[in-house]
Amino acid sequence: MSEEGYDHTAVERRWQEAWAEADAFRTPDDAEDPTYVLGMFPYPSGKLHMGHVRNYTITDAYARYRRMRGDDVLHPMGWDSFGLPAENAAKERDSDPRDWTMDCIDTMRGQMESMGFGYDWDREITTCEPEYYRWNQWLFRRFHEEGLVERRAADVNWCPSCETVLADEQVEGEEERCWRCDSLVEQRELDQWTLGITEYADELLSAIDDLEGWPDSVREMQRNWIGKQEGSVVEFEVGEAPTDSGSGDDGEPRTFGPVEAFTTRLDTVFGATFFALAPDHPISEELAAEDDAVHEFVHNEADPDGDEPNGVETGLTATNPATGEEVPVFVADFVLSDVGTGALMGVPGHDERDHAFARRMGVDVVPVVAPEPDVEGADPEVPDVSEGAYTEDGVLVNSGEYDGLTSAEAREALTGAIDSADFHTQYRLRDWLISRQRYWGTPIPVIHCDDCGPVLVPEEELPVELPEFVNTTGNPLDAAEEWKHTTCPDCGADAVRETDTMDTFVDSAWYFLRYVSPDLEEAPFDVERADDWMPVDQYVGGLEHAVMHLLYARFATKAVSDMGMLEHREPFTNLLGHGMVQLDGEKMSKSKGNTVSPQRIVGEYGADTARLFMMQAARPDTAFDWSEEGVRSTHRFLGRLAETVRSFVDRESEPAGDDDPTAAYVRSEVDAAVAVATENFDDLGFDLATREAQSLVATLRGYREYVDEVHAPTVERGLQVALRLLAPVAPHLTEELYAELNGEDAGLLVDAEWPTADVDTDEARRRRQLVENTRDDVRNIVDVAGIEDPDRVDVVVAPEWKHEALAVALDSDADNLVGELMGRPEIQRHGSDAADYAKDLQAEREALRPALSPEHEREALEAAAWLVEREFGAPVRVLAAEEADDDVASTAEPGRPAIEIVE
RNA sequence: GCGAGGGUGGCCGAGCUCGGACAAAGGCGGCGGACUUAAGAUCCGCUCCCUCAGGGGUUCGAGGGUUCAAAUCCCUUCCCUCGCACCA
Repeated sequence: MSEEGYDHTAVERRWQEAWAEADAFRTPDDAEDPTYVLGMFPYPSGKLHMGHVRNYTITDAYARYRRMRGDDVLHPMGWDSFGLPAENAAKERDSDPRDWTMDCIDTMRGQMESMGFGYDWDREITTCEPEYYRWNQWLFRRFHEEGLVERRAADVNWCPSCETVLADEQVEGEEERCWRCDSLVEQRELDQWTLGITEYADELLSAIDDLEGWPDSVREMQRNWIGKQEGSVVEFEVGEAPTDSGSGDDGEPRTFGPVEAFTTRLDTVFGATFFALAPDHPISEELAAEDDAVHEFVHNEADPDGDEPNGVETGLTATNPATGEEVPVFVADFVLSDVGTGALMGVPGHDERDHAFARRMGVDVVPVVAPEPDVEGADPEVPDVSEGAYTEDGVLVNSGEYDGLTSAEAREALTGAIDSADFHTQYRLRDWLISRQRYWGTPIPVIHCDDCGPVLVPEEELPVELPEFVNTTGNPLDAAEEWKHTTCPDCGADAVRETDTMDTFVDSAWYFLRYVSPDLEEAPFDVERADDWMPVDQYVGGLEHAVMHLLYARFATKAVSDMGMLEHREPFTNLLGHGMVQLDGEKMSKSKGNTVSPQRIVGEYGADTARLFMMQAARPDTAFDWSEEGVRSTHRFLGRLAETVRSFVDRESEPAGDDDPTAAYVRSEVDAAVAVATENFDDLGFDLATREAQSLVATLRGYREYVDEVHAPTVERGLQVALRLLAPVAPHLTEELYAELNGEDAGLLVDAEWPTADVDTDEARRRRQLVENTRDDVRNIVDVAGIEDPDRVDVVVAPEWKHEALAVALDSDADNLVGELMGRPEIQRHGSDAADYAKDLQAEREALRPALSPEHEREALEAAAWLVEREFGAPVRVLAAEEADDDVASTAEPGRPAIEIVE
């Protein structure tokens, strides 16, 4: 192992125990407003994977950083432990979902501990425990009281493989596949429980604007999902055509009454030349029962997923409420029953899809909106819509008294003028269907009574606990006869329990509130403390939950807030979606077989290496490739860090190095590192922060190698800083080295104070820039001039008056800068040099930037002189302008010293 | 199709919010040097082209424009990724 390694296993275990002993991550209940750092709690699938490691390293590093900054920190962990995999696993091995889940939790908790994640385990929550899920049931009751729970018969998404229904959010893609198992989702009609998320649609949408700490992508996805559309509803009278008694019987033509359609383009109603119904619209179904062609279409031809808009003529007509004309009615497969009202007015002139359909079915195409004329007052030119629709807004034509109005005006006017029309806002968002026909979830606390209907289980009888698991093909709750049969809470008659369980997203919709008071027995959470501690300051998780979990959590928070239980209306102030861990550009996944096991990495290199490698590899929100080479390199760095600290601690006698300019350079680099890394930690830029810390260690090592004797206080401070800057990311080794450096009595590094540095980061950057530029210039000269072996390098700082001139120039708004400068005696007295420099300044005027002060510039250069000496093996003199030859000094400018290299 | 985010030197990736220090941070890879018996590790440089003292030229998907000045602002266009999608 030698310098390369250290006994990470022993070191890591030692400090994990020490932290536990010291209760280092405990958040006391009386904490006032701790910084709440939270990673999305995992489903306990059995083993930690790299995605987990990345996620939880980010939260842990940030939590540790905030703690060192002096904050109280709340950093809890729990288990999203209900769900189908446990049930499937139990079926496979003929055991119990609970046992399997608890085993997984134990394993994963152990792995988290071995990663050194600092959680307040006293706040651990496990959603599959009655102590947790009773509050799902309790909240279900409260939601019910608020009128947010409904039971309705509905066509639902049914996953045949999972044997359960799915929420809309859980159906993915055009083909409609199950989010979990990828099976094709079917439709079934079932009585299901829903939560009234649509009541909050408007607020869920508008409040997105204020979620400034969230990624734009997530905000946009939520906006799209909610899908607010403002428009109008309007009715069309539908019936058999008056001139043709389609049934052949005598008597009046049948009417089907008014049928409502939703449109965002009521301005085009004069061009509505047909009307279309969804195949499963009640009228379609009625017609299908008596008309073979419609029946054939509805049951066999309709292809809602196809590209072509298909339809069948019904023989009915609808009355266009604007023109009074009778237009044909179709049953068409592009009309979807769950969009709008399941019926639409077709305007082929101004909608591409309607246009395609109309051409296919031979329906008239009438343009009623024209592009707004360029010239005010000119007559609009009616667009040619024979080949394609004109879909933009414009001004109305062929629309009777509405001609000339803009589209927006016409929508307003027509909605007012048409009796049956009204403004209407519709959403794509549906109520949240939470019924699942599965065992391993929260039982929905309802009892079905023949007389009373569905009755809520009274509060005092909660929780309704799951019965013993039975391995059966259907829903095990249905098979649990003894559990299922009970009596009605209202009338006492024989009754049966609801056998559906809740969607597991219910568990995660409010779990962040439970951490506040995980053991509370009277309520789901302590209201006062939640007011103090919420919202979560920094939430971190995968963006696969951009819509589902994050939307449900926002909904639950708002609903709970409206119940008077919380004063906050949003759960997560800042959201970070961490990027993927990839291998050769591909997502790691079990199915691809390209996973890297965190356990192996921890065993081989240690948790610190794994953590530091991941954090330095990329910004936390971007994907990055796992690289074994990178891991080794990180591991070597930690070895060097250890060696650097230990060789300092083990020094035989106090080094006699002076506090010379070189030491001053090191000190300024220490300060710069503190300033820069702190900034980076603040905005989760762990890659930049750790890089800064690593380069500080390199500086310290370079210093140690260059001088015979280091200035001990300077190196000591450098090491103290380096350990602290790395502590959040590589906590074990830094803790070990901290103890070695400071002795056993110094306390723990987790509790140590974050270092401060009294430097301005801009100033530090300017200083680094000056040094770097100067070194570059020296190299350039040596190279270009072909200097083999320099004897001496003189670096000459610009004279005071040039700095003054620059300052004046920066400040001046005079037209003639040269005049202004030369008007100043202290500048003017430098004669033609002054005039030349003034001209330079004038020429560069717009691009001038402030430089370091002459003293700072000189200090910085003197401090960095050793770098040049080391590189070129020649002594370096840093001179004031007055100390150098005039012809050399004259080329010096602020920020750009003159350089003279003597061979 | 709609929406969002991107396209930077061999690769990865900063910078682009507030145009000037940008030939453009950092890392990786490659090259040279120090150390070493050697390798490894470590350390110091180089890595668009030209250059006789710090200079010049051509670059930031493509094409225009604004400006004294653009990787950075505006317009057009191409390509990539991700969401949503026969949404009325």
